[in-house]
This record gives sequence, structure tokens and C-alpha cells, in this order.
Amino acid sequence: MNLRGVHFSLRRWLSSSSSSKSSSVSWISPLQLSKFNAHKPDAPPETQTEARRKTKYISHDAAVNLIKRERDPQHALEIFNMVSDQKGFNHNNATYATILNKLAQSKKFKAIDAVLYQMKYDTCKFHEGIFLNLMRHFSKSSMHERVLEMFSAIQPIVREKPSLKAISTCLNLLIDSNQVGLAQQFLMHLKKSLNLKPNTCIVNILVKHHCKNGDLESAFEVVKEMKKSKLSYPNLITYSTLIDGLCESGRLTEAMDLFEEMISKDQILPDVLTYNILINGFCRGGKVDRARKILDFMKSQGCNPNVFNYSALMNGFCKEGRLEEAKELLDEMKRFGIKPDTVVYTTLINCYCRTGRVDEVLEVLKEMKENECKADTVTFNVILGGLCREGRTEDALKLLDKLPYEGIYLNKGSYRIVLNSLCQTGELNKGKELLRLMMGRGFVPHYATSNELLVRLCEAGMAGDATMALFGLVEMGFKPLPDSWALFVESICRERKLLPAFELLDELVNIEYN
DNA sequence: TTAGGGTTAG
Repeated sequence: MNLRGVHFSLRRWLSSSSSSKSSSVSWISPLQLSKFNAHKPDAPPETQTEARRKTKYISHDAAVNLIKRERDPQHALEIFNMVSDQKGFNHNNATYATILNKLAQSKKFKAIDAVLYQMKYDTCKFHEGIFLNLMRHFSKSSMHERVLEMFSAIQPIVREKPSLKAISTCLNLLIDSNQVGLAQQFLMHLKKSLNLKPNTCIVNILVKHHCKNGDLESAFEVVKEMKKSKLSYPNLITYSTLIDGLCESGRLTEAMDLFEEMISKDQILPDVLTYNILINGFCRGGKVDRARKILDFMKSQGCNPNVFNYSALMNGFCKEGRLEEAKELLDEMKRFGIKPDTVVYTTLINCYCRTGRVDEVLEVLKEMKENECKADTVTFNVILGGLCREGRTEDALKLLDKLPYEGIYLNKGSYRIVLNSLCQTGELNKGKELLRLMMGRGFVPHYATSNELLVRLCEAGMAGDATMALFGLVEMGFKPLPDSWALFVESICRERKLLPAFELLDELVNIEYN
């Protein structure tokens, strides 16, 4: 089926029947006019019914594609409602999943509730994947209680008990966002009402939780319990998590001991991830040469290093300023048939920048281009930092100016790196220029940086510039620190610019401090 | 996308 054509005809259909339906679909109750509603609005006039008959029937697959392709969530919802108006069409798991995902992506939570409400009364067979996806979205939006709510909705709507996968997903989302209280509540609920028999995966999440808090003793306590149960016996992930925890706490010797114990006592073989945890741990602990040996060891054991392993080790060399070895590592990985990615090149570029060789970065960028590896925001933030550290703020400003035209998205960090540097070196004219550039692009500096720039402008006797900057910043919601006001007013008076001083005082009166 | 891994700035 030609989707473009279908989309077009559907749009025409939508607009032709707008008087009856699509225009009255609202966000608050987006399904009020759906076929599940007892009172339908007046039937469309006959001519429109005729038009509908001529319109191509839209299948579930086509509806899914249409909803996916629609950018505007309101329109997506209209499509969802409209297709269900077709004779014999009932939404299925796929169309519900697609509309819910679309609404969740655009954070239309009320509309989500309305769709979920409709699902309760639909006889369609649903799968719990819909709810796992919603749980992830709610977690990302820091709506942690709603994560639990989605879990609880599984049984009534899917009409099956939540799987172990659902339980792990929910628990992991709560733990990863540090919702310990909710996680405990969740576990209690599982024990009571679902008679849960936890598997290794679920207990591993708890082990991770203790490791993250640096509470290794509790982590080991949990593992001791795991060993008593067949259902949750420790596996490679349990050990890797523990080894990572030990490395994070700087307990490298114990990490190695545990690694060996895993192999000899439990006959569990490490994989690339386990080795990477060790490589990283040793690099962080300043033992890069040991990390290098671990990489060689894994090779000798037939475990081929991947791009993660090389970039971790490369970062270790970079942090110690060992550029030559980092470069050799790049060659080695290429010989080994591993394609360096953006992270690897960025790590290497960082090494050039940190060793005061920012000029040579151009060569690396050229190589990246040749290998079709795109330098990203992080890459350029590293370069911006390198330029500033060498006092080449003019070059940094030029880069900031042109990158967006070359398809590189800058973030607030990009501007902050340069603006902070300009403030520190007292290059206030350039600071002023940068402020204009970034505000013109919709980026407001961090309030501390804004405050510092303003104060420095005043101290340098640039009261006029300070005032201009201040007005711009206040308009974007910036509130200077109370102490700074006195300085502005004093500075303006000193420079005999009284009119701006009065205007400033007006601003002061208008700003509310909480 | 069921549990464990790599880059910048702050």
C-alpha cells in the first residue's frame, strides 16, 4: 500500500469530516467521541458517508505507520480515533502501543490516561510491553509513582500476572533513579500479593543498588543469600557488578581476587564487559600499565577486545598525558579490525588538547572525516576547552560562530566553556560579544556566569555594557544576586549615567526574590 | 528495550 497516498487521502478525509469529529477531539478528553462512547454526535451527512466509502480502508499496519510518521501528537490522536471509525475496525495491541508511545514521547499524560481508560473496556488482547514502555517514559520524566501505577495496570488490562521481566524493569527503573523508598514499597507489594520468587536478575538489581551506594558489605551479604538459592544463584553479571563496586571503592586487589574466585570456584568465564570493568577500574586507580596487561590477557584468553575496551584504555593513557601510547593504541585497534568511533577519537583529541597540542587536532578531525566518523558536540566542546586553555579565545569564538552552520549542534556547555574562560582572563569585550551570540541563539548562561560577567564589566568601568547585558538577561528570567545590585548602581553613578541607574532601580522594584 | 562497560563541561 502506498502510505504517502493513504496519508494524503486520510488528511483529506479528516478535513472533510472536520465538522463532525476531528475538530472536537480535545486533549482533556481525547477519546470522548470514540466508538466506545455511548452518545455519538450526529451522524455525518450522507455526502460525507459516501466520501468515506470511497476512501481506501486503512489496515492496522497502515494506521501504525501513519501514527508513527505524524509529528503532531494531537493529529496522531485524531488519526487513531478516525481509523477506528472504519466499519469492522477494532484497535489492536499494535495501534494502542503506537499511539501511547507517541503521546508519551510528547509528554501528553492526560491523553495517555484517556487511552488507558479506554483499554480497560476493550476486549482486545494486550501485551505487557506497552506498560514497560510507558514505565520507561514516566521514569524519564521523573514521574516515579506513575512507574508503579503502570506496573499495577498490567494485571487488570493485560489480564495476566506481570512477568519477571516486568518486575525487573520496574525495580531497575526505580533503583536507577534513586527511588529507594518506592523500590522497597514495590518489593513488599510483590512479596505479599504476587508471592514472588526472585530470580538472579532481580536480585542483581539489589546488588547494584548497594554497590552504587558504596555499601559493599551489604552487597556481599545479598550475594551470600543468593548462593543459598538455586533460583537466584550468582552469575557473571552479579560478579561483574561486585567487581565494579570494588574498583569504584579503589579496592583493586580485592577486585582481582574476586575475578579469580569467579573463574576457579564458580567456573564462570569473564566476557568483554567484565574485562572492561577491570580495565576502567585500573585506569581510574592510576594503574594504566596494569590495565594494558589486562587487555593483553583477555586477548590471550581468546576474548577479543572491542571498541569499548580500547577507548577505556586509551582514556587511561590520555588522563596521564601519555599521548604517544594513546596514538599507538589507535593504530593497534585499527590493525585488529576495530573501527574507531566518535568516543575513541574524542578521547584522543582530549589527549592532544590536554598536552597543549591543539593544532594537531585538525589532523585527527581530517582522519575522522575520511573514516566517516562524525565529530559531535562533545568532540567540539573538548576542542573549545583546548583552545581556551591555550589562550586562543578568538579561535574558540570563531568555532562557536560557525559550527551550527556546519550541522554541529552546540549545547549550553559549549558556550559556558568559552564564556567562563573569557571571564577568567578578563576578555570582557569578547565576553560581551559571546553573550550576544548565544542569547541570539536562545542560550542563557548559567546564573553564576551571568553574575560574574556583569560584575566584571562594572569593575572594568564598562557600566553601559553591563546595563545592556543586564536588561537582556533579566528579560530571559535572570535574577542577579542581591549584592550585585549595589555594585551596578554604584558603578553607573560613578560613570555618571544616572538615567540608566533609575531604569535599573525600576527593574529592581519589579523583580521578586523568593 | 530485564541485571554489568567507554568521551567533554559543571
